[in-house]
Amino acid sequence: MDNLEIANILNQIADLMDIKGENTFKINAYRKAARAIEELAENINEIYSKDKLKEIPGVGESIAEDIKELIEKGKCQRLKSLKEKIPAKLSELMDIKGLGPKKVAFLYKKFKITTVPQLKKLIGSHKLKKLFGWGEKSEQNILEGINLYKRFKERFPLGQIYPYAIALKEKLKKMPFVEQIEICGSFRRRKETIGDLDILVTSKNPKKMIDFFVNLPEIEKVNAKGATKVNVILKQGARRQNGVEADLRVVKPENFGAALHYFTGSKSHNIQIRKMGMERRLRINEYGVFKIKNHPVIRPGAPSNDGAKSKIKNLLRIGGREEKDIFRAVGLPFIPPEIRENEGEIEAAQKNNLPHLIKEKDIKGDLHLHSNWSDGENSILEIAKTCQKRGYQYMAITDHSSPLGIINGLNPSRILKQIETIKKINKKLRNFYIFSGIEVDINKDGSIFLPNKILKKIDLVVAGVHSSFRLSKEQMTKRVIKAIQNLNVDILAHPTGRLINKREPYEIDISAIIKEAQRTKTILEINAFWSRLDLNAPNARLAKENEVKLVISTDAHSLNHLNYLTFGVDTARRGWIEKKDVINTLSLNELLKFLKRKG
DNA sequence: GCCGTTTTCGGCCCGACTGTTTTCAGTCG
Repeated sequence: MDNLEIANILNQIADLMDIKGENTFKINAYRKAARAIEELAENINEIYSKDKLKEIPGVGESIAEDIKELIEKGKCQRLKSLKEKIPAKLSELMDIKGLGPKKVAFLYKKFKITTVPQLKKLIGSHKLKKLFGWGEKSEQNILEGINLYKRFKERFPLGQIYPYAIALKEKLKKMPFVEQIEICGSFRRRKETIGDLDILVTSKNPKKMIDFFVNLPEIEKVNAKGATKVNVILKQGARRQNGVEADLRVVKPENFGAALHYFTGSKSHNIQIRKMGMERRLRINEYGVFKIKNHPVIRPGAPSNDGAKSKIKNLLRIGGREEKDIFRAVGLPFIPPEIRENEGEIEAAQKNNLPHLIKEKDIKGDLHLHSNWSDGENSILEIAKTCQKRGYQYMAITDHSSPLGIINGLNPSRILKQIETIKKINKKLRNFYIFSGIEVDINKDGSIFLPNKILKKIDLVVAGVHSSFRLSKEQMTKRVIKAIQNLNVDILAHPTGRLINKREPYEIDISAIIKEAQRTKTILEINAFWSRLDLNAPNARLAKENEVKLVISTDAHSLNHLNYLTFGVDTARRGWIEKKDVINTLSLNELLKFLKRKG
């Protein structure tokens, strides 16, 4: 069982306990552990074999025991006994918007509802609305929830939603009544997938602002509308972004910083910051930082002082206009949004040891590009001119060399021809250099598709897996290790082969690959194409910790794809990557020197 | 169930909105 499977089971346990009506904090403990495991870079089976399960934050005695059972037997007693009391299918009903644990439990107890079709039928009979606490609206809302259920199952890849979100932001910026605006949430943290858009604005007239917003042509449906908050579904965009959900929140200018921090998250980062505030007798919420005055100290461990917290009225506001006010209040420097995941950034900030995250402008060239010699759309010269316009000093043309016919790969004689062509173009260009490169397939047995005598003539060899994805983990790991042991291989492309929302990463022991990359001085790629983002952020961080150099490359097949660099940089930043970790931040001369190091 | 720089018990983030109610529970983020 892998990390995701274990996390899913823990989440299911939490859902079923929720429906059963167990203690909320116990349920949250399971959800917290599930989340921690989902975000682990290391494979949980390895952690288990080292007997270090309890070192995962949020995993204690009981949950470690559950995980152990799951790994050893593929099942666990706790889930089994829950399933005996509550049908497992009920946890799926909770994915329907508007249905939480209490309603699902009620529907099951009263009507034995366990599936979506049964629920639809029940609503059709109008038995629900006659019951105490349910009405016409409840029926309608559940029905709408069912219709949206499938549509919202998947999160949207960042790159798919990005242009759409930016356009909406620019449009809102020009709206009357809008002062400051920012899209917060996972979008601002630049997660690889986005569930919805959290739009934060300041306005002197929130009511008019909201009325204006809900009438925009981009809005398909208004789900909820209040004085300061509105939830809508956006219309399909030109690029298939069907019905993204958006929350718009209006705050006063003096609250902007606090709200920005609050709505950017992540949730567990925020909880941590609030806890630190509480230790300093501060209350931190989306309206600002408040000092608690004239109030008896609540000692942890002292007899509980029921209701004491809710009676706090003497709050003195000490900040919140700017985001840094929040950090300053708890004695921290500003933490960039991309690393606000409660994955050590708060501890690093406390020690004044935050990474100086790489920036897009640090990138001096693109080292994974396809021209019309293979499956790209543009000529080498066109690409070079565009790269030069972007301010780059160099690029590498890395067309395919592959047994796969569809990508029009280069054979040795075309490679030699291309090298000559690049030499000629280089003579024409000023202050710019084109590396002759290749993206060559790693064969099933780990050998390289091209002979070494050809590879030696190429400036930059990028090797990648493009076929036989379904090997066992041992075979795949061995295959890739053998490939990077080849002294002519400079870069390992998209090391896990995943396609976001489409294809899982192939089975591979990524920490073994990272260790071997360190030993053989092979560079690992962060492929910036938004459907790949591979290495992902946790793996990039693991590579950095093992002193492996990285390259951020677009894998562009057209000029427009060069813009995807930004998503690669985002991913690197989420992985705590600094300029010095990335080879295409080097100047041309530095890079030329650097590339001689292997072999 | 987890956690602990007041550490083995007591606390665990918290506010907005909806639908139904007439003071609040449920859901969401």
